[in-house]
Amino acid sequence: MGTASTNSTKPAMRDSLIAAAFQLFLERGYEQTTVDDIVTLAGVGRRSFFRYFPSKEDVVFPDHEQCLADMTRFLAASADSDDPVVRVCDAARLVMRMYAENPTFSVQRYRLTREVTGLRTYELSVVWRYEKTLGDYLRTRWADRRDGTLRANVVAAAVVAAHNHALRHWLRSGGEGDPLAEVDGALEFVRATWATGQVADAPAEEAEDVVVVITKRSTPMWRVVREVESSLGEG
Amino acid sequence: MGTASTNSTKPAMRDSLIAAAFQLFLERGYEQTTVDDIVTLAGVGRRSFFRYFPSKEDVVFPDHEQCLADMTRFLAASADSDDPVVRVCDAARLVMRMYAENPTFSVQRYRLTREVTGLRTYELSVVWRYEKTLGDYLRTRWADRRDGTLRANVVAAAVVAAHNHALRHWLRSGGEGDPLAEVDGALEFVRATWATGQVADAPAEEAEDVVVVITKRSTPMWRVVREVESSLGEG
DNA sequence: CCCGTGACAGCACTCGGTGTCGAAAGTATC
DNA sequence: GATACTTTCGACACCGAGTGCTGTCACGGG
Repeated sequence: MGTASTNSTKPAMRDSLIAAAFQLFLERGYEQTTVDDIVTLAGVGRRSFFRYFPSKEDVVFPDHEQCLADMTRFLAASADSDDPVVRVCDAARLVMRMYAENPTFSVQRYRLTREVTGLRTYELSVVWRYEKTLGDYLRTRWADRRDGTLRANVVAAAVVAAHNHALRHWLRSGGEGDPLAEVDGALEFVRATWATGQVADAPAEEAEDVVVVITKRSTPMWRVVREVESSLGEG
Repeated sequence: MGTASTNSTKPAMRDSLIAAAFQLFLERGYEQTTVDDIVTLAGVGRRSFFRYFPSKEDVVFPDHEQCLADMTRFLAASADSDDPVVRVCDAARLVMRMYAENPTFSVQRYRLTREVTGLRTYELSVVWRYEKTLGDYLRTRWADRRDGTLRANVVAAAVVAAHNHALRHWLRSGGEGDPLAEVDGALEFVRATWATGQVADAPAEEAEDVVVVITKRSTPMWRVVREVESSLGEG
């Protein structure tokens, strides 16, 4: 048997580097902390830091690589019967779930990325990879569709924006409340405008007023929407 | 009087640095070119490079700072009667116009940013500033609206995505065709789904078939759109 | 017991970026 | 036209991130 930590001995140094790094980042700031400071506090050699993290910024986002792989696998496991928009919304929920697993850690990291320009830029590149993954999936699903790639890019961007909207709101609140519920509300906004397929959750149809729209075929769709919305009292 | 170049003497060094940098970037690649190589070719001191460009990456995007300022001024000069979505679409056109001014330069830069990770990350941060500018504008315009900030973030992301879709397509083609027309088509896709206000350019209304839609008030808007679209033969 | 393999520390080096100082060139004032 | 002030540039020194290399130690199989 030996110690039960035999399997977790390998990432032990990685975890201690993350702990040492965040301890120093929070007490002196990111740019005021050198890699030498981190490895000295962790009691390891400088070269070992770059063995586990390709750059100093990577230690701030230690789990995004895994999450990106999870999202890729999730999308690859899709069925053709799935609504693509619903699918990418569910994929975005995976990211929110990762943030929600460690609220205090996520909030601390959020404070850092808000202040340090280099970290914000790095986070942007991570977000871009998520968006690209979603866009690639939608592109293949809409390969036959006219303007399929344009639609894929726009919807992927919209999903990411909605997700980030809910995420930042939750992080700004200090990790209070249910982030999954917030992202659901934001993604519903996207799904309501872009989903093309079957309704997943049709509420009980209660009889109500009827709206009649009469328009020419040449009228642009957005104009129809505007008329209906205003007639419904949408503000 | 003196020489007529009195006013253009100041950015002379800046331009020569850009020229020297791109010459070396194109013949040996970005990462294989050091700042010392650039200043040696330009015949100036090393310190002067960082006087004109805060980082090595900035020399690749010499005009984005100006374009961002133009966009900010353009949005600040908006009238309340303008449709916000139409306004941000026009703002996005400003960026495309900047790219279209120097097609060969834009294409060369595109090739670089595709290959070099660091440049792509830098470009992401630039795009993020554009998106933030658009989002800030929409946020103030929709301050009273329910879900105004969410809508602002999503629409800003959609506009940027549509713009980049047209831009990349034009750049991949080597700068052939009319990029302004391409971005108009892509932005029309966004405007059609998000614009809320008056029509800016109503084409001559030719009598055509009439579509009649009857629906309940409780029916979600996207379902109405789907029905109308399919009845119009949208694939 | 020996040898191969892999993880680690230490060192040296490159390169991007900054602070500082001194020289030179331009400009205003007398 | 000479002097004092200001701006601009070049040169040097320095810091920190990131990489390549070497030696060493531990482990595991022959």
